[in-house]
Order: sequence, then structure tokens, then C-alpha cells
Amino acid sequence: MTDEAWKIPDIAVAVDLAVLTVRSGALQVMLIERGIEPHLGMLALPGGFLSDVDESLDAAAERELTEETGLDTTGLHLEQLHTYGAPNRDPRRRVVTVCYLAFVPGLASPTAGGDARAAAWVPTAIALDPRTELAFDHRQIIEDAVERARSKIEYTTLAAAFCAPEFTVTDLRQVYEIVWGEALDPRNFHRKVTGVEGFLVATGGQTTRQGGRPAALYRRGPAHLLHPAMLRPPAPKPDSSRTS
Amino acid sequence: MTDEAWKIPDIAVAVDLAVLTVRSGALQVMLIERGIEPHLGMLALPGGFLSDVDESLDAAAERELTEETGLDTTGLHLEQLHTYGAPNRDPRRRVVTVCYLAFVPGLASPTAGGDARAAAWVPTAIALDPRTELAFDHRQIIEDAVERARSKIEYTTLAAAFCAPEFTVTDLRQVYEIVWGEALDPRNFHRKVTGVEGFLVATGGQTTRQGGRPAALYRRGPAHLLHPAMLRPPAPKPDSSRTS
DNA sequence: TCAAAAGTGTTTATGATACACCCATGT
DNA sequence: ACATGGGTGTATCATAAACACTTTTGA
Repeated sequence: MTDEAWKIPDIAVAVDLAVLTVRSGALQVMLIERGIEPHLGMLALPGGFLSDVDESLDAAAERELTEETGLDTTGLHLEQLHTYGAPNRDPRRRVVTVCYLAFVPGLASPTAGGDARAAAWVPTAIALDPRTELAFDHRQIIEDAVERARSKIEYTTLAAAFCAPEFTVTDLRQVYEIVWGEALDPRNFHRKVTGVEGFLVATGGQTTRQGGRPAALYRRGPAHLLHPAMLRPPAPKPDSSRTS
Repeated sequence: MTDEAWKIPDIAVAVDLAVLTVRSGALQVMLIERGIEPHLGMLALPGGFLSDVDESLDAAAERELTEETGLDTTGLHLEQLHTYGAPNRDPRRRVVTVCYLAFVPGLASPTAGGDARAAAWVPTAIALDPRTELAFDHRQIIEDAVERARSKIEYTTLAAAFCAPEFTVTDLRQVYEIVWGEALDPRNFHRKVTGVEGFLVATGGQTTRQGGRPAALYRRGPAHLLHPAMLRPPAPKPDSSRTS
């Protein structure tokens, strides 16, 4: 039997995870502080090598997340983001990493473990700040993950999952504003989300407020896809036409 | 220095290519007939293992395509589709394959080479027919690739690239109909594509026809993205309400 | 003059945006 | 009364779908 194994070079396969959430009014990403070389002590995404030839990529992603952050991954929805394999992205050897995105609410605070010296939620504004140093090509990965998360809430009902079990339309709008980094018109937003079938279910309850009309409370409806999709306001062009 | 190389299992990294085009009025995919085990003689996507630790994933994809099909890959736009890594997708050993999609016009007929015994364009209707046997998980990959190609022409001007340098609106519409497998209203389609800025540029020429009004000829315009996007007709629900 | 294919006009419906305005509560 | 935020009404615009109709050619 012909075999071509002779020409297969020694390449390691890793998985990395961009776990995003909305916490404390900010889009945050789970980062670890590396406890091993290379990039010892630097911030990085949780991840690591496939540990067993019989481990699926998805399973490896879940395992690494649990190992390094202590987060419970049962029922966690992971989706492949991209595979990064530039020849020199890891100084030790050739590593191809399959990256996963998890964009999920309600995760606990992490507990460092495995090869991670520390683990914490970090606002993406800080993680992507030019002054923040990140290991490997993880800055690029986080940028890709944020963009994917932004587009996911355009056509799914996922944003509602970041609200409390009972929430107001304003709570939901703030999730969109945080993730997109754009202000939305509260009135049009209200009409839109209450008009989409299966998105919100009124509970009949109302908020008690300090000043202002009480808001109706809603629970998540059965829909997972949004029809029609929520539209992100177009990024305003740099204004080069000021005459005065 | 701490190292964790001891726990890195022996995994091969491959690239596979789903090369799609529109030829002879059909959406077609480039398939090879395998010249080596496993699945000797079976239809498969072109692809193979990374051959060198310094070869990027993109470069490996181009190399494999040229080796197995003889196609010229200069200027070819490849985009990552997905990474498939189920533990038993290859009977020999653990293989993680990074799949690329190329959806491009004007490719020549292939010439088999490398590990391919034959190479040919195959209509996707045949490739995905239940009676067609495909190696590994390549049926799934082709399905994913077709879906991606279908959505790409919704929001890009790529479809026009499958027409001759000068083409009519009907030529362009037929590309959409072939890729989507749906009939479109010629009149609304005409208004739509001629109304999108930068999509089509009238050359002033006309077709000579056998019966029927001559059609205006167009060239591709400078736009790459479509605003607003072309809408795929919604898949009709199975009609369970026929009463007569 | 007729068939065939190209292209235009018109109607109707949907949805986005902007924003005026009213509603319900705490102070 | 009034500030505060919740929620509705409405005009205007952009686009999509359906389809009647006109235009331009070859036979």
C-alpha cells in the first residue's frame, strides 16, 4: 500500500478559545496569564494542544477551557471561528490552532489552572488597546471574535440571553449598544424587538423605578433567529466636508 | 524552560480544497479520483498534507491544487471554509484538515497529478447525489462549500465574474439561477442589478440574436460588495395544505 | 404579423429612520 | 409641578414582489 507518511512534517494542533460575554456594562473576553514559556506571564487566550488522538476538536476546546479557567462548559455553545497557522506564530515549533468562539452569558469568575497562572475577564477595549501586549497572534484572533459576536446578534436572539431572566426592552437595548459600541434609538428599537415574533414574551410584570415610568418585563421567546435582522447603524464616514 | 511537548499527540495537518465554478450551465466542483489508499479510486476533493513546517496553510492549499489538478492558482482567491477534525475521519491516522473554498470562473480543464489518478469538474448535483460515493467526510465539506458559495453571491458582485467579459443581464441572471437553483423574475432582476452602483457598466453594445430584442451589453463595474444585497427567494415550505 | 426576448411602469407591501408626542411613575 | 424614562403615532424614504405592458429584433 502506497503511503505518504514520509512527507508529513511535525506539526502540532492546538485549540484556542475566544470566550466573550457582556459583564458590568462591557464586552469582555476571558484571558489567562501564561504560566509557561513562550510568552511566560503574557496575556493570552485559553487554549492548548490536543491531548489525545481520539479527542475531537470540540472536546479539546471544552477541556482546555475547563482546565485553564475552571468554567463549567456543560451546554456551552462553541463555534469555530477560524484556523490560524502562520509558520512562525509560535516560536517553539509549527503550531496550527483551531480557534473557537463562545459568546455566552452567565459565566462565573474563572479560576486559573493548567498552564495558566491567572485567568480573568478583561474588557475588549483593554485587551485590544495598543498598549496591551498579547501572546502569539491572539490580538488578531480577538478582533475576529469580536466582529463575529457583533454580527451574531444581528440575526439571532442571542442578545436577550445576556439579560436577567426577566428584563426590560432597555436592558436588551443596552446589550446591543455595548456589543456594537453604538447608540441606538430607544423608540425604534422598542418597536422593532417587540414586533419580532417569538423574540420577547411579556410577563405582565413591571419594573419599580426611581423616577420614570415603569417598564414592562419580558422573558426570552422561543425564536432563535431574527426576521428581519437587527441592523447595525452604518459606521459614520470620517467627515471631511466641514466648511465653517 | 518548561515544555509540554510530551503531551502533543501525533496528528497530521492537511488542507483540502472545494473549488467551485459555473460551467456548462451548472454549478460544478473539482474532484479527483484518488490514486492512493485509503479510498483508492474513490472521488475526493483535491488536498493533502502540509509538506513543510515552513509552508503556510494558504500556500499548502495552492500547492495541492496545482499538484493534483494542474490548475493555475496565480491570483486565485482562496478562503477558509472550516476545519474538520473528527477523530476517525481518516482510517490511517488522526488528520485535521483545514478546508478552503475557491469560487472562481475561467479555470481550465484539470490535469491529474500527484496522488490523483484523475481530476475533473463534476456538477454538484452529481457529486451530492446519494448514489455518489465520496472519500472521507468530503460530502459534508462540499455541502458546506456550496452553501457558502450561494451566500457569497448575495452580497458580492462575484457572480458577474462567471460571465464573459461582455455579458447581458440575462447571462448574469442565469448565473444566479444556476448557483441558487431557483428561478428569478427577469424584470425585477434587471432593475435591481442595473440599479446597484458600480455593479455593471454599459458598453453601449448590443447582442445579435435569433428572434427577440437585442440585449444591452455590460462589463463588470468596480464594486465588489453589493448594496443592497441580492435576496435569495425563500425556500418554499412543503405544501401540506392542498385540499382539492 | 407574430414569436421571443429585453426592458419599463405601476401597484402594493414591508421595513427603516427620524422625531413629535403622550404615559406613568417618584420626588 | 416636573423630571425621568417608557412607549406610541406618524411621515418619509428605500426596497421587494408581482405583474401588465411596451420595445426591438428575427423569421
